[in-house]
Amino acid sequence: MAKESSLIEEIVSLAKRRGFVFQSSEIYGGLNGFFDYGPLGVELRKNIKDAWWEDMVRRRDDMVGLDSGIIMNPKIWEASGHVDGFTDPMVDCKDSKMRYRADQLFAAEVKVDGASLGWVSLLESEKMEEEALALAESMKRKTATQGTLEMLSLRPYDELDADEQALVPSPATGKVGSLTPPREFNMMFETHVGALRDASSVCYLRPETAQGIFANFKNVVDTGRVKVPFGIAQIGKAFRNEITPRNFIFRSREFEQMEIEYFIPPGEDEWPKYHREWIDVRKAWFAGIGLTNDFLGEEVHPKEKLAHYAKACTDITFKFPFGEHELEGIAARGNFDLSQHQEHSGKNLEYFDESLKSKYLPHVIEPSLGVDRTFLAVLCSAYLIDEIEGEKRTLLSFHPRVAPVKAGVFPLVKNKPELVKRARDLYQRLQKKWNVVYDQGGAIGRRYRRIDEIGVPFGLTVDFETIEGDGSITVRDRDSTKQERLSEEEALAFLEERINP
RNA sequence: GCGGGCAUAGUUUAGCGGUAAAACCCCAGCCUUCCAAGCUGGUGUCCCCGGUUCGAUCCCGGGUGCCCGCACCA
Repeated sequence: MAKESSLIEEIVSLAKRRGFVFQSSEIYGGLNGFFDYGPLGVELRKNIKDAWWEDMVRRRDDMVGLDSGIIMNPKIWEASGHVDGFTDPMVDCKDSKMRYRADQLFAAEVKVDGASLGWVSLLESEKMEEEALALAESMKRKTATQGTLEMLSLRPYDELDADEQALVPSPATGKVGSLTPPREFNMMFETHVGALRDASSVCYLRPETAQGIFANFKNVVDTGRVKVPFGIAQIGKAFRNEITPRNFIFRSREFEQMEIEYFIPPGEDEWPKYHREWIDVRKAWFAGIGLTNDFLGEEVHPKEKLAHYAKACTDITFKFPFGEHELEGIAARGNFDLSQHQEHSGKNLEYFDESLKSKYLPHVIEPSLGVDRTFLAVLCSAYLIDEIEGEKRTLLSFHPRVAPVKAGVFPLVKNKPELVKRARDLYQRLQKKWNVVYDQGGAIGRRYRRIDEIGVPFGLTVDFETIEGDGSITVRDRDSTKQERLSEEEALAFLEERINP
């Protein structure tokens, strides 16, 4: 465990040292749950997003893209259930450290002939009336009170006034005074639109990009020449006021999602095959951008833990140094979202299926993942320490497709102007196609190690053979450190093939 | 939110109630014909705000951030 936690620390430290990820607002002491991406980080993120967009949208016939706003009409979040679902007040027991949802914690005053003996508390359940009665009778016995127990009136904790809440014992310990007042855990960030700040101006920063897709479903169907089954994809920032952001960029309060809503015909025999198909497509994609296969897993949500509208949900997981966690959730959501929006907006969102000659609200498969989590998984997969001739070497073995820098271009030595000139010409040629770096400082080996640490897959070196011999250059492979001589044209084709598979 | 630990250069760490140090990295130059060679030079508000003190990076309080555990994660 200690070893594992130091691994993530090494990765975090490398990420900062080489300009991948910085803590947000660092010069002001930081801001919990927010991160900034540096020069290399922004390239890696862009490459991940581009690879996803390319593979999920452009290279498929059944997908179109969308870019909806971060702030939308707040009614969208009422329809989606986020306004209610995100505001559960929570109660903590200071002694037992248990946390309860205030609306699931019930309490009643125990009275005998009008005199109060105190309160009893318990968690919501079907049998809570009987259990509460048993607790009350036990209390009556313990205090040796004579008389008639009055009817108990169980009420949720959040509906009691503050004086009453102070009398309620913790369900865990039975002691009075250890429960905190209910506290709101509002996961949606609020803001105000317009100059006046009042209740009517409240808007939310989206907690997911998906609802922008549902809200535009009719627009896309009316204008996009799409036929079910088809999908709408979107990449964009989302915001959640997480209670406890943890694990570096794994759970942050501002993050970026890549989401697909894949619309399919209704019917219980339809969704399972599409669901399975998407799990396979997505897993293959992760492996394709260089995630270590052994670190990828699947986790099926048990039925009782599913949200009420979901038919199934399978997570694609990744074994991070701090544990195995969700990378992407692939949910079968039925037609919950479209039917909610149809109801709340009053607009007919039904799709006319020409092959079936009928109208329906399509069901949906939702593959949804975080750019930042993928970024971290790419980083963790790539981070390696090996040994070259007895020397320790740190490298990031990024797949060439996502590598922030594709190639380093070097003159073998810098005090020979012809070598420098030739290398700079090559650099400028490559620069028009890819993000590449030029470096002439120090010994060649040092420059190789330097690009290894930022995950540059190829090093191209101009030497005396290049300017005096056959014109070939040395192409050095990051992972094997093997070199081969290629003509400039061969080298370009070699790179192209590996960077854009 | 709770409990515990931590906070010194870009990184990893040393150190001290009296104007802060090493290694590596980075930048410039010299040298260098393929894997972190060498030489010279350069780069530091000891997380923030208070308090104690003649004097605080060090002691005390509060805050912020990070790590671990618990809880939470529609």
